[in-house]
Amino acid sequence: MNAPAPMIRLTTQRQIILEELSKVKTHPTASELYDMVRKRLPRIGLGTVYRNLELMAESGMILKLEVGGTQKRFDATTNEHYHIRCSACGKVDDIDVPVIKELVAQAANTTPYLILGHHVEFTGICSACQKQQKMHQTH
Amino acid sequence: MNAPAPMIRLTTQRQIILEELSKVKTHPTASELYDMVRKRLPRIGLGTVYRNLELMAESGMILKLEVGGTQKRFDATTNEHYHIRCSACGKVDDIDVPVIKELVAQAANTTPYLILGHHVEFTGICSACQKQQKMHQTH
DNA sequence: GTAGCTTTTGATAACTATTATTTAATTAAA
DNA sequence: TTTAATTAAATAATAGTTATCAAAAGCTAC
Repeated sequence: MNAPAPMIRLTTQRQIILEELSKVKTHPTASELYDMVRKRLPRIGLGTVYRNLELMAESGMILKLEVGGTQKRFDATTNEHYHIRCSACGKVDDIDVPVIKELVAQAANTTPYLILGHHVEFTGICSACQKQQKMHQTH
Repeated sequence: MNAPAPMIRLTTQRQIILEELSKVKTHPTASELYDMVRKRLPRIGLGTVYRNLELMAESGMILKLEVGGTQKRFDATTNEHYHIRCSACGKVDDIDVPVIKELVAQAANTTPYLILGHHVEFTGICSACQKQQKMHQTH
């Protein structure tokens, strides 16, 4: 039904991008990843990082997160899970709340859309930002 | 605890932006809204639309949606509900699935974040895009 | 191996969405 | 009604991402 899975060659750049993304539990933006990768591959271009993240997401190797905020974020873990985003600093973490499989079926009953999936995103303040806020309060 | 609610004057521009946003069930982007408003207020600037959407969101009159996709979207209905976004055209609609209040409590148990809220976003293909896809299949 | 083709890269330019700045117009208030 | 504050429109600036292109790297068939 979909286009035939386009084979993607694992170049040095792609491998290192993938390795660095897999190392972290957070969900870095393209430019955060660029900084991480550059430590091992100083001459890599930002465009290469963007291009390959996009390609790897298309081929299903990684996940492009459709979360709020201004920047796109990427995730090496492709099994379903939910996220929480810090309203203060924008950081995104996994959250260990069980995935609600019934939601999709429920939704299918009330919409003409052909449903493909769902995602739950919590918003909150991360520990680091909570500390900072407390410091600013006690002037 | 928060900053004192900053009074916001209801100028002609603001009123019309609010009216146009209230008219539609979809959740327009700033520039979609700009086009709608311009029919009634041809000399309004795009910046004015952005500025006032931001202000109205801050003052709680409307909702700024933190959904996926590249553009921000706005919603005149401020009571809690979930959304569905078309993967093909990016359109966002309300979806009539009951809000799961327990989710926030559940999440609070498993994360150091101070939880502020949550949102469920479904992805799918809207009716219009489904029709288009069918047309392209029958070559 | 190496000539010829394809893919990918790095550098850079272009683009899209949004925010900031500035000057003028409106509005409220004294 | 002058005076100060708010807001608007026009425009410039910025952030994040995508597109373009020449050069480099990787294959494939001799």
